[in-house]
Amino acid sequence: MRQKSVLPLENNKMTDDTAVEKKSIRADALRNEDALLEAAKEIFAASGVDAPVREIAAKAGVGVGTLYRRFPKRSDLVVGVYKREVDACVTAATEFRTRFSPGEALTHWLKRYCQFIVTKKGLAAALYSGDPAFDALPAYFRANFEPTLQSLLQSAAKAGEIRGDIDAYDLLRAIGNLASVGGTEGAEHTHRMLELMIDGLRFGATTR
Amino acid sequence: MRQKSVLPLENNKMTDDTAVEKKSIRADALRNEDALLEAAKEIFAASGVDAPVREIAAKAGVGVGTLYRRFPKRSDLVVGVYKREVDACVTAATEFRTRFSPGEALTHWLKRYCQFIVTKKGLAAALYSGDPAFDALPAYFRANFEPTLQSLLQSAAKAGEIRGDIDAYDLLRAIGNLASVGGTEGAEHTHRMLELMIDGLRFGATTR
DNA sequence: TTGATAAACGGAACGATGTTCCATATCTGC
DNA sequence: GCAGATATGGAACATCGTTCCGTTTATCAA
Repeated sequence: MRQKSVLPLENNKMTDDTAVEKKSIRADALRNEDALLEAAKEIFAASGVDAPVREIAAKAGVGVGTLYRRFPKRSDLVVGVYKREVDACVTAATEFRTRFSPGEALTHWLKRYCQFIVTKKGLAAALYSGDPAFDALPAYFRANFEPTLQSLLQSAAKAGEIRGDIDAYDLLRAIGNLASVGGTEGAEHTHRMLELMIDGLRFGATTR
Repeated sequence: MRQKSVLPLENNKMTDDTAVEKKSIRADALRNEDALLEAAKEIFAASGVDAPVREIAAKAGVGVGTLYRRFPKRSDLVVGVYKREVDACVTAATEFRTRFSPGEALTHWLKRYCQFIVTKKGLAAALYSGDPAFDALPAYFRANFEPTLQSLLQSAAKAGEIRGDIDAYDLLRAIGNLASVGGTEGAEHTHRMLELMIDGLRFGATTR
């Protein structure tokens, strides 16, 4: 029987690069793959993308052989983790939309997005490593985040909760730049600046 | 007796973070330090800043113990190498100035600077690694390159060989961005674009 | 349910690399 | 030239990436 680890992505859209001819993947293999991505996510956040392979395998409760079977190169793991996180962040948007008003949903999602950015130790390092394996990541980010935010912005604007002249990509970039100031207390600083931006969105909501 | 390896920096300005109380450094130690920086420079350019320590020590003709005595952390070596290269690039400017006309000196130096940028495999990776040891590098680059280029530009403009409305920092950034397109044949592309820019500088030299 | 079969697993083992340590070699000042 | 200080080299140990194969486990048909 499936257990709790199945929550993020019922459809396995990110690992089917070798799909189309495989009939079925064993259930334990699926579970392990998920456990590995979850473990890698936490360890990448804590220690960066150069964390020891053994540590990740141990946290996932599998052997290193299993890790290598699923993710032959480290970049495979990194890409898998970050795509999975992007998907989770996008999924959160639809949840926020059902539970909150358009404006509140937008606010919640921006904070969620911000958290995604801040916790990504080593993401920038990976992106600038020169390894072509990461070339597709930025496009994946934008292709998923931009429509999500676009939609949230439109809904909130239509509801009169924010102004309507904000471009989604601009806002994504701006928050990304905001959060790029690292450091221990950088998270708080980023959070304050984000609140400021959100207030800025609200300002002029009615004044068309 | 000193040998050929002493040419770049007679004054040891980049390794005196622990100075002020040391009386004298043994001559062989100085020679080894220079050999290590020279070896590391070439190996970093060829294989990136993650190249094996043993390889660098071997190329320098010393044991790893000697390397670790002088550069306890890898970042020490990286910073040492790049500061040394900045110094060499700045030194080249004064040489060009004595051997060429102001305009030619400027052209030569821009190509020299461009070569500095292009050959820096792994520099970007180091800068974005998040290691605070590299925080001072960008400032060091600008503090040395901007006045150098500024001066070259002024001389060339005063001699009527180029226009006079070019900002040194803008030009440095522009060339840096030009050269950031990596790849094997990227060097040629960068060179062509650089020639274009230089022609752009010349254009309008007399007009106004 | 059970057994055959393929799939997946785990972790020992190996090689490459980072890092330390100290007996030995070399330099410097006298 | 000598003594003491300084620096060296590379063996030795620790850590990590990666491979390999005997063992375990899931799947499915009977």
